[in-house]
Amino acid sequence: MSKSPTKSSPAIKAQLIESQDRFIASWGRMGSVWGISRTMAETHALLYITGQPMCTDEIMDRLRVSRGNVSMSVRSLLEWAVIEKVRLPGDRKEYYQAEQDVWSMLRSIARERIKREVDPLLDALDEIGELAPQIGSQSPEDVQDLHNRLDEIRDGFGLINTLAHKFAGPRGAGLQTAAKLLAKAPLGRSSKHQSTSKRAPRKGAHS
Amino acid sequence: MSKSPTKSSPAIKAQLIESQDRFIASWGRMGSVWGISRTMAETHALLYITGQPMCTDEIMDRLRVSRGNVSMSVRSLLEWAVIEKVRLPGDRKEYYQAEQDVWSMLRSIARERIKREVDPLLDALDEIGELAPQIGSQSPEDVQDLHNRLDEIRDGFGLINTLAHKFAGPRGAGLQTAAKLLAKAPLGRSSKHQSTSKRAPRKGAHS
DNA sequence: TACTATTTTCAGATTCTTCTGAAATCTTGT
DNA sequence: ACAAGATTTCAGAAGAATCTGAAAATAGTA
Repeated sequence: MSKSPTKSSPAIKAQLIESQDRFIASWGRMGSVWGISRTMAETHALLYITGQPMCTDEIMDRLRVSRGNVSMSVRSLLEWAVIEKVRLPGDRKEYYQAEQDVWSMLRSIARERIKREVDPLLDALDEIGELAPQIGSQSPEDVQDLHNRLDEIRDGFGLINTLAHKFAGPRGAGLQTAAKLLAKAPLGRSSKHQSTSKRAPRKGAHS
Repeated sequence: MSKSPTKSSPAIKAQLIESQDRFIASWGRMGSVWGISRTMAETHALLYITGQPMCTDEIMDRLRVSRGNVSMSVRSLLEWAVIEKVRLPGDRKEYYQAEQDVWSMLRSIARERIKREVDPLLDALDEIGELAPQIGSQSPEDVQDLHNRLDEIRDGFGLINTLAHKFAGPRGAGLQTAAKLLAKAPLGRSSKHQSTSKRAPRKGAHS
């Protein structure tokens, strides 16, 4: 009787947890960069990387944060739709579980970020365009310039926004495919991080 | 002696400045959301929307911020390559001028954001993958799961990263074109903000 | 219903970021 | 080289975001 594929030695288990913690820390750091709270990102990372449904107390213990903080974070993650509630029979607690499909997760993240980073700007630009001195046949140059610049920005972000919605929208499996195509197309060269995984073939092929 | 296209009445001028200020405020708000300082974003907005080269004191006066703040902001904007230094003959001051091509500007922004938001994560993921317990023929399930999840995330961000580099890279005029094509492709529907409008149904004509 | 486990809320404490202002440094013209 | 003008730097002040903890609200069970 030797190691079975389902039982870890304590040493391996420790390494596993160490790896998870590193992932959680990295994702948390990115969270701050993305303008979401560290705990929110860490909570998501924890649920994603373990794959386990967890309750408030488990999250508190693992991340060493307060109950209130977990409550807030979990609520936001539910809004973002990157985790969901799960009920375990015979237990009164709520459990939370992360979306396990990465592309679905990335789409949710994209959707929320667009909502916060692009939509308000587009609204503002529209409003400014309306309030600005309107262009007549002989408007002063600087008024024309203003409108041109506003329009260019709006068109730029409008295009980005349209694209992003295609990617993030409900029927938005699109870009996952489109991206793969584009990524191969010879538009330019990037230096680092080109690889689509060096690690050996995945196990269960997702459909 | 009626209005010439090059001279603004005081009333128009006031409206113009009001519009610029609104744009500056909006761009500044977005700045905070994007994780750059409000002043940095506002400085950029001011230089872009006026199109004028401006010196430190002019920026200070217009935005009501300190000299040190402007100095820092301008330095970052130069690093991001969205503004450049200009020398006016017969003046000792440095003047700063915004990149006026919107797509070039958007590429610069994208480049910097990738650098801060994606690259560090990919590096971390690589490192974690190496440090984690390696997979043998009969590794415990949870170790396999860890690697699978790490790999999926890395592949997702790797693809995004490759795409983004194509867009943002030096030869990256690419996506501007590709985006337009994709935007038309029937991958899905987006709701609002679809327009690539040229200025037109701006005022009266609702609906 | 009453009782208890669980979650939510939010005022205040803490921590992190950005900004100011003045001294130090650097630049340009004579 | 010097002086006047311009820019950078950075310690501390001001401000913003995040977190805690305990009280209030809610949901589950019997």
